[in-house]
Amino acid sequence: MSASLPPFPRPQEPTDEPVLLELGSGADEPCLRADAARNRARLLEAAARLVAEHGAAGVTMEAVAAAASVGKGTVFRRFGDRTGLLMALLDHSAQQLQGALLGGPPPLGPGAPPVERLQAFGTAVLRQYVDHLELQLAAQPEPTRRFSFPPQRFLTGHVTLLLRQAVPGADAPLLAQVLMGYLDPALIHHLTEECGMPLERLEAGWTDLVTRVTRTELPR
Amino acid sequence: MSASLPPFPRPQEPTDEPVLLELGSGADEPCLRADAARNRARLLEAAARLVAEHGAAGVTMEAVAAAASVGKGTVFRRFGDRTGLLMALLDHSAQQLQGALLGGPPPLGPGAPPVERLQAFGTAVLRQYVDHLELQLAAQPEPTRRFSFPPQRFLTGHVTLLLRQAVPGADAPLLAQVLMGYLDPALIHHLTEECGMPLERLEAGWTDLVTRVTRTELPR
DNA sequence: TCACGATCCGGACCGAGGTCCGTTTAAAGT
DNA sequence: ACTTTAAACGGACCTCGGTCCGGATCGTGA
Repeated sequence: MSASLPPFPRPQEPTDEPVLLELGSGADEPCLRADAARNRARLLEAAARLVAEHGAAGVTMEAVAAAASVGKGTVFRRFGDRTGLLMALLDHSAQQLQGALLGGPPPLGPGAPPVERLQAFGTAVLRQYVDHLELQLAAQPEPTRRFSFPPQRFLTGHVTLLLRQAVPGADAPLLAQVLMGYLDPALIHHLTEECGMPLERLEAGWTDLVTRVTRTELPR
Repeated sequence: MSASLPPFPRPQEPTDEPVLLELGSGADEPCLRADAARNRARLLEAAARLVAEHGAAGVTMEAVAAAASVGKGTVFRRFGDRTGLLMALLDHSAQQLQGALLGGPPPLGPGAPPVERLQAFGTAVLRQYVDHLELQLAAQPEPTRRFSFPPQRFLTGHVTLLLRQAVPGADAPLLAQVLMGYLDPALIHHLTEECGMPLERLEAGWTDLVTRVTRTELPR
């Protein structure tokens, strides 16, 4: 196995507890060598251009390498694999969302009651995914790793926390997965593009789902 | 585009309405030529053997072809792509489940109240996926097509129907997607294998989820 | 029985992701 | 400035899914 690189240091510890502090891939960059940093920037720019010109499907690792005047190996060294490269392209907006969740103004950030924060969370994520939908889809890792990727873990952890507050008796981690499942890019794509549902309907669905799930009075 | 073959005649019409009658891929097989049928059987047998010996990852299209003493092209002609082959391996149990849902004894089949049928549905699917989990995972199509594949559409349609009866006021198709999301093989794998949750917890989670979602009294 | 056409077969071929390893180079130490 | 070394580079190479098309085969109608 090649030691690859840091961007997404495979989690390893399979806990379902929130990892609130590691901001996705934002913290411990080992400070690249000058040429490496330059090439990284070049590659991201080239990739973005390719997306704009030929869509996400046109982002071939070789094409990116060529467009950045760089060897193919360099792309893999820097980003690990295709998914890593695509995720890096989305990293900025992901960081922004994480910031808003942790320290932004209510109701997204701290300060509002948990159920309201959940409502806001859903519509925020929904909207972020709907822009960049194609990229978001293409950046999806293989099914097995989907739930282990830092961004996903962060969001799920956040929801878990809010759920614990909102509905103390429930199995929060499990319910969190349910809510996150509604926000799966592939599902959003299916509902909007293939079933033709308007975004408003999805948002209403989220609202309804959250209120149903957070009802505290148990069955009967 | 190669016309490929019937096994999964790409849906084309993006409706969210249930397609209750087409039993997955079971009905309209065009009756293969003798040699084709023989090769199909050989291929399935070979694939099953490879799964047993080397796991799903060992099921290479070339390996299957070789093990069945058949050309590679033949595999693709018959099954369309890797996913198609793997799905064919799971077809039997899928058909069985569909039969039980449509005509089996309650509470899985008709006759029980919808909420009870939903409960039974979840545990049945959960169990079916947990056996064959590796295969189920490997057979997963690329994200974009996941929701369009006949078996998935059938199950989702079934749930939609039950939800319409159980909770008339709600957006049944959307809620159905939520419930089906809980039964995503990748999620099941993550929770059981990586988080170490026992199956009982997942089943309890399903029960809880269904009761929460089907509560009719609206918020306040 | 024979001929003919639709169907099927096989494996060469292609593209893309991912790996390997000999070479180059930034940058820290002397 | 010179040495040293860990890091980065580049592109040949491998694997595997998927396509193509000339040739073999089945089954049908005469």
